[in-house]
Amino acid sequence: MSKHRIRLKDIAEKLGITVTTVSKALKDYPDISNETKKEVKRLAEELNYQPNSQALALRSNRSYTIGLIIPEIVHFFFSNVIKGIMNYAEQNNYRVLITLSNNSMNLEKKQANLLFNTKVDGVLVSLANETDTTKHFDMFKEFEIPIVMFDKVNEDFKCNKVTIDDKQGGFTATEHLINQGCKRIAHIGGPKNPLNSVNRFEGYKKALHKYGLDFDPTLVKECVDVTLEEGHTFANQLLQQENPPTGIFTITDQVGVGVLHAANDLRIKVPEQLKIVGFSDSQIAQISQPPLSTIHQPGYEIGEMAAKLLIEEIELQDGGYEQPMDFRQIILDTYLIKRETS
Amino acid sequence: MSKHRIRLKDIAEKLGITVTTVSKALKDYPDISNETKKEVKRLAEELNYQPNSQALALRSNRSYTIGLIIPEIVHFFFSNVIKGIMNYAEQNNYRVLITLSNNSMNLEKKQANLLFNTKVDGVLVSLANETDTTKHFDMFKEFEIPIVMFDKVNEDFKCNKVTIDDKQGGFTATEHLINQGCKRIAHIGGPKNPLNSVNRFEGYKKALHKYGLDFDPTLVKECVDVTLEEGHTFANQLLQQENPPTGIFTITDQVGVGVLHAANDLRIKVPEQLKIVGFSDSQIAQISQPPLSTIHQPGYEIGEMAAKLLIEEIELQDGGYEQPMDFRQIILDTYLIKRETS
DNA sequence: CTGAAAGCGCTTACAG
DNA sequence: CTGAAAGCGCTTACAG
Repeated sequence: MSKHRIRLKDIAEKLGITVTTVSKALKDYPDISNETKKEVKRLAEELNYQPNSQALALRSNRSYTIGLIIPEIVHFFFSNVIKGIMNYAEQNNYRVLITLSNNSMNLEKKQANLLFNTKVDGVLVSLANETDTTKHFDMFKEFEIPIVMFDKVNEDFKCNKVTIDDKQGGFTATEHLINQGCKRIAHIGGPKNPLNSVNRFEGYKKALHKYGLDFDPTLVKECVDVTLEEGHTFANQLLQQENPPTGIFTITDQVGVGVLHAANDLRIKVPEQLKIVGFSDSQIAQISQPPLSTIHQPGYEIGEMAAKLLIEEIELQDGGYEQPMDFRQIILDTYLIKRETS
Repeated sequence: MSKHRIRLKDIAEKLGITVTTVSKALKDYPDISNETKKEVKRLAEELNYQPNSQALALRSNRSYTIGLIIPEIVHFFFSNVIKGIMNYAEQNNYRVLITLSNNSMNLEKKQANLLFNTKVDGVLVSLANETDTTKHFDMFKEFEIPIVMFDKVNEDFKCNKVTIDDKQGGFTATEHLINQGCKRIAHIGGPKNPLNSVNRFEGYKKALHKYGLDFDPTLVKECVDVTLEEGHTFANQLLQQENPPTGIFTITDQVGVGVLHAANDLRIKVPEQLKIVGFSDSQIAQISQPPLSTIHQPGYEIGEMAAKLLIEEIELQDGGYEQPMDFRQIILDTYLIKRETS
């Protein structure tokens, strides 16, 4: 037989008082004698009493649990985000229930339902690449369950959001290549659906324009899976065309390393003949040889901030706040990390 | 005002029957008329009724939630493990509550308490490197909450375990270097505490012994933090000694890539003059140039298997099984991935 | 100062 | 075939 957990009842019986009194004593109600409080607390301590969290949740309609839906976990950026979320949540006594969408909208829907039924106090979500509607999140709004979107967000959904300025990041990367003397700069970008790719591309074009360089569509490639292999393939094409680029800005570090490999194959010297800037500052950017210049994307801080906004909203609401909320979009700074490919 | 969730009571009122009947109808009790069942189910469907999971948990003492304590999340191997756990758990309708020990025993204790108080149905843990006692897990055994350890396990704690055969892995790596013609083989290992390092080192010695090569302590280095930088530094020392090694087996891929960098600096050709084998098959092993030979460590499968053992134990116990359990240790296979450094 | 009662949303043994 | 009652572990308005 397993022992059972200590309940208020156990303490009450040992002390010959009622459960009501024990409960109030532990919560320092003013109408309980100091004598009783002392005894109760002593015994609770001795027996290592811990309130039953399910009973608490049932009664108070609060679970101190937040739900997370993330597109992918084996991923440097997202695992940093998760770490930021977990640390912040933990410091504020929230637990985190984590679910995966695997970048599938269907799975994302399923996970949203699961979290809804689990009665989490709030939801943190980064949308799947596939996701093109947010209907499956409407129920959270209807039931006033706070929701915060981060990184991959939907423009039309009304809620707090935490992102980086992808356009600014793309601009910075491209401007840096220009400053390093590149005149023909290519971009290997991502698919149109997650907004991030589009914005990075916009930043690229903005920098070209600002510095009076022509935009040349033959210097732009669009990845489907955003892999190292695609970077390799597209770089091969770009570098073997008639008037090859001398700088390439890539949508991710993965793709950037693919470019590096292609340059190696073709005996093109980096950074002398070709300069490369990636995006994300993931581990592989540090480890590649030569180490890849990149745009730092503050994953940990995004996670922290998203958790912070969510928990603030939960607690505001719990305090009975009824005004319609003014939703904010927090945009965190990126910055260039110059390493040896530029 | 937020809507409230549909309860049995709401269905009962609309149908003019009692909560009891609704509950039984939904669960297909044989003593309810088909007529009633049909109506109840129809309405439940229409209103999208979902039972309150907290109430269920309170009543049944089952939360369908498993807790996870993991040393680190920004980590290729562990994030694969987590993914395996999550996918398996989800397929079996369990949720996963994830916590981080940051490789600190104190934090691990705190997380264990948290999970205990949250009343998870079972616990999955990979020990912090620091951890040298398992007293903080005894409460789970006392209360018959199943616990499964994986990867970093404690030999003395009685529970199901899932690991790889680190000794075999170390043996395979070293044997491969021998087969590739290396006569002097160095090992850059890890600290003594996580058993894994010790075992990989044992495997290394076993291979040397089997093939009649002398064990030379000057060819063995011990990392503290197991970083790329340490690999770099130790390789520098090894490669500049009088009689340098022609093969190096490293405790991780990180360290292996550090060795690669050192060889580059010293203009030592890999694999011609120096062969390197890492361990883990992490992403950086694929991406380094040349790509690193390594031992594949099946993270995803470890996670799946650990979740499987845990959930089986939970359900066995829930079925009222009272025999003392025969605990198993599942050892998953590793295998060599030969790439271009050997 | 203490305690009896009701209630959070369920399930199930028991009565009719 | 249906329902009243008790109970899971708590909290809190109310009575004494």
